[in-house]
Amino acid sequence: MCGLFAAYVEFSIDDYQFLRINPPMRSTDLPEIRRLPLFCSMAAATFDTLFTHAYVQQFPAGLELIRQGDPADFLHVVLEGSVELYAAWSDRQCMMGEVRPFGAFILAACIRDATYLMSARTIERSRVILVPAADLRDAFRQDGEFALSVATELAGAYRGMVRDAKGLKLRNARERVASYLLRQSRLAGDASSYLLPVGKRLLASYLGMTAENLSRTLRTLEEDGIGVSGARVTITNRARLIALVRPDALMDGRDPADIPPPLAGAPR
Amino acid sequence: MCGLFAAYVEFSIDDYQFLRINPPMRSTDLPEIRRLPLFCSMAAATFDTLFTHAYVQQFPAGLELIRQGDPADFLHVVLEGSVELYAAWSDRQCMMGEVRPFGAFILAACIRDATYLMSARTIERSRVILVPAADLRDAFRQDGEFALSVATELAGAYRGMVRDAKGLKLRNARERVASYLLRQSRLAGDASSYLLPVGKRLLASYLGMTAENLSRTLRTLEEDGIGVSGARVTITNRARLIALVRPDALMDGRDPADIPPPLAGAPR
DNA sequence: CGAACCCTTGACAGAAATCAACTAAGGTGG
DNA sequence: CCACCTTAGTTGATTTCTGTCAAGGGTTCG
Repeated sequence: MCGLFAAYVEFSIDDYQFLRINPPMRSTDLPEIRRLPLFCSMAAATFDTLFTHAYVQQFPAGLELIRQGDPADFLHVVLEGSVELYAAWSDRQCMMGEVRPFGAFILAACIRDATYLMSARTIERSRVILVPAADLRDAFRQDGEFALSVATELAGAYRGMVRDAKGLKLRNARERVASYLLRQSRLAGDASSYLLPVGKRLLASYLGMTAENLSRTLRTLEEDGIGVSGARVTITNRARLIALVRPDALMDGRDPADIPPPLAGAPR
Repeated sequence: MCGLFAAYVEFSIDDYQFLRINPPMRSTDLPEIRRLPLFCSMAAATFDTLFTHAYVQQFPAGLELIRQGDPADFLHVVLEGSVELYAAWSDRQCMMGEVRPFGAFILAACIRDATYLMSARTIERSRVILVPAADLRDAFRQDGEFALSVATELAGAYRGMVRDAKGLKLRNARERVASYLLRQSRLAGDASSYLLPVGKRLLASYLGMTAENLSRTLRTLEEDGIGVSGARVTITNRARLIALVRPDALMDGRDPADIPPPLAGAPR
């Protein structure tokens, strides 16, 4: 279903080591982190302890942050930029999800002290919080409010994966493309025109189809209310598109707790 | 991808109401429940409170327990039998998962106080614990150990769904069938012959293909070390099957915490 | 016994992957 | 500035896979 990718990682291990021993934590980072949904409810003492060994890291585009199969060492929370979650097997690979501010990833592996089921790499230059998994589990045991935040985040991740899996099984490729485009419009405030957040090759991989097939599908969707020019998507006939997509809150919606991300878009 | 199902529910709402007001809780139930992984670590007081309004229920085969879109009211834990999780959209439906003793389902919706993303119905006659979602959330806040159990269960459910989604995107239908058959053999203790746990129609739906396609695929798998006669599967050439499947612990494995299910198979 | 139901098989149509070639855009180094 | 390279995206031809429709066999159960 998913073809072979070209090499994506542009930076060597040496670059990575260099970055890690030069953590660009900013003085404004901690207060900002404190307001994130995952950390805003916990006790001040727990927060301070949790972040004694945590640090914020800036990564360039295309860097592999974690590799599937490795033991979970750090919880990652995206502050800026975007991160691709992807899976590989037997010379095939595919995008499994995208994490944007202020989402966490590999939380489940940290909680279970297990190995990663997916790899992650930056799509663009990104700032990420790294919290040691052991400290995370300690904080979880000590702070009930934090435990609730973690469970809520976990439950949200599960439900997101269920939505994706439902889309894969219940809709064909054309319907997945159309529903994705409509969803992105919703995210942009029901805009009739917007820019794709990821490249078409990645998008195809995420939607479980080949890049060629996506390209052709986008062409045929011109008859159903969609215009595409480069990364720009224009909805030319929303009623027609909706009729095709048949949007369903249980597949295309987001949980209320996830929208809006508390303080997400607010300028600091 | 998934065809229309025949009507499956054999019992009316009236039957359901009748069953609910006649809870067949047994005297041996509570001690047994107490040993389940989800409840074995919590404080005795929390356990007692949590189960004042909970009850055990016996359901006949084919009964719809929950319907997607409904608000989460009860956490369900399967004690005996098996339950199918399925999803429906626009006159299509498909099986999303199966829950056997002593797995919980719709935990995520209860934690988030959200609506169900999937429906559930019994595959066979089953006994299920029903715990009010509000009580569950209270217990979660009051008992750190229970919170940890819940988070572990949630994380496990997430990881299971990730494995399924990876299989859907990275493997084609034939590979999914072959890997499923090999996995079932593993579950049966690497048996070279075993019975399918679900009907082929359901299995096809779970694997994201039509029943006709599954039937044909099973035929062609005879060349790769699989023999099927009715519900009986025989592995005629394990080496060849493994070469085809290329098993991967990150897709075909289970988390260590899940095997063996603590006290699962042990006679009481 | 008939009525469902499950499973299978065949024929066919449609969907999607593959292979190959081509264009366009961006970056690099001279 | 340009020649060159890489990469993303597109398009066409072709094969393979998969769903759909139709029909028939076997089983269970009332």
